[in-house]
Amino acid sequence: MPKIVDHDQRRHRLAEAVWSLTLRDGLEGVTLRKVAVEAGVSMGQVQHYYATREQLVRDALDRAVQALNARIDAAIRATDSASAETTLRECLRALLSRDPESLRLLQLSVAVVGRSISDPAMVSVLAPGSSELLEFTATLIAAARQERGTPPRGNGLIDADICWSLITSLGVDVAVGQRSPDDALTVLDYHLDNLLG
Amino acid sequence: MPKIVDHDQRRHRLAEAVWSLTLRDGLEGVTLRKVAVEAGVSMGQVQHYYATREQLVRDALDRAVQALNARIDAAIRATDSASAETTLRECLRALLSRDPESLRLLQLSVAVVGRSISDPAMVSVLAPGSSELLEFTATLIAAARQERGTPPRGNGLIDADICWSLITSLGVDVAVGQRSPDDALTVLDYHLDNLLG
DNA sequence: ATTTTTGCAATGCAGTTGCATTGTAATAGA
DNA sequence: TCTATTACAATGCAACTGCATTGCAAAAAT
Repeated sequence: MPKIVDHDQRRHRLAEAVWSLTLRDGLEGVTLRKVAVEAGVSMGQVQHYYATREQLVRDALDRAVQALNARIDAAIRATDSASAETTLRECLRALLSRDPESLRLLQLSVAVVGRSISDPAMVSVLAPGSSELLEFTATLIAAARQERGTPPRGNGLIDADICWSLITSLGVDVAVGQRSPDDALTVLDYHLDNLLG
Repeated sequence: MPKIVDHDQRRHRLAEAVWSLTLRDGLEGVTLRKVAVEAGVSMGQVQHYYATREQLVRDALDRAVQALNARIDAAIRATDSASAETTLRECLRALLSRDPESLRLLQLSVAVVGRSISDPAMVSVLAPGSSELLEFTATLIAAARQERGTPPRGNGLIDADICWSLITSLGVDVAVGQRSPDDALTVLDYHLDNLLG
């Protein structure tokens, strides 16, 4: 069997093109022809890897959210041996990274949220409600409070929920340019200081 | 001069049609012809009131955000004589109203956010960053803490900022159907109880 | 009663869209 | 070497798009 190419690499290139077009022209500005030009390939190649435009867009946005989640996981693993409080801070800060690529992914995730109001299938792409992450965060919060000598309080899962909801909202503000990353970090630190006593 | 009609009423009808189409088909599914059909008017009438499709969509989304803000204001005014804590709770709860029309407006606002990542002009439509509202909320928080006999603490403006960021995030979750209104209210109440001591 | 301005309605049109179809170069297996 | 399969490339097409244009009925102003 002939001419074996790396399918995943091709799809990734196309997804990158979709990302750029989405950020520049919006999701409705993503057309097969523009994607082909942006990726520097023929339109035939786009069709070869995706049967329909909808599948193309969905896979591209899916990859964006996955990539952002991977960055959060990486942030967690990067502070593996540190204190619980450091790990907690860093993994929440991951969403507010000043790295331009993270900002891109964050903006794309916002686009996914916007689309999900009319396309329920898009909701499944979003993973912030994953209960494992919430439980892990709750564990971190409890450990960090213990490190500070603060007694346990209330419902740790809700505390974790609030943390992620807060940085999600701050992340959206940063993504649309309505809040500076520095300001967002200030708000996050303020909240964590209160939370950890 | 002849045949005077209520321009604002006509535009409102068209905006309603844009809303329905946006929630059903997404922003990219809003076409002049579909808006005309949905509103039960001719395409000529749509063109008569809006020079371009872009102006039509922008005005419709603008009206949605304005309507949602009006509901928040109404919630504040409705509890005018109540305690600060009640006013605070109710005005934050306004975003999470179980009223279907509020949910519609909330979903449309989410669509605006999604669009604003590729259309910076859309950001101006969003008003959550209005400093007056933040200051007012900070005042409410301080008053509510005093009612409870809790001493002042930290930065009231940031506390207010966190409150609005939190309900914004909860509101998005509710809008996309990833969280029930009841769950969102539970989280909000938990946060307020911690905040007010 | 006539005119003139307003508020549409209807149609036309060029451009763009997603997708189907067809053709073809390259290469792995026989 | 032959062949079958993969990976595209090129083109075609019907449907739809936003917008321009034109026509026309109703009513306020004269």
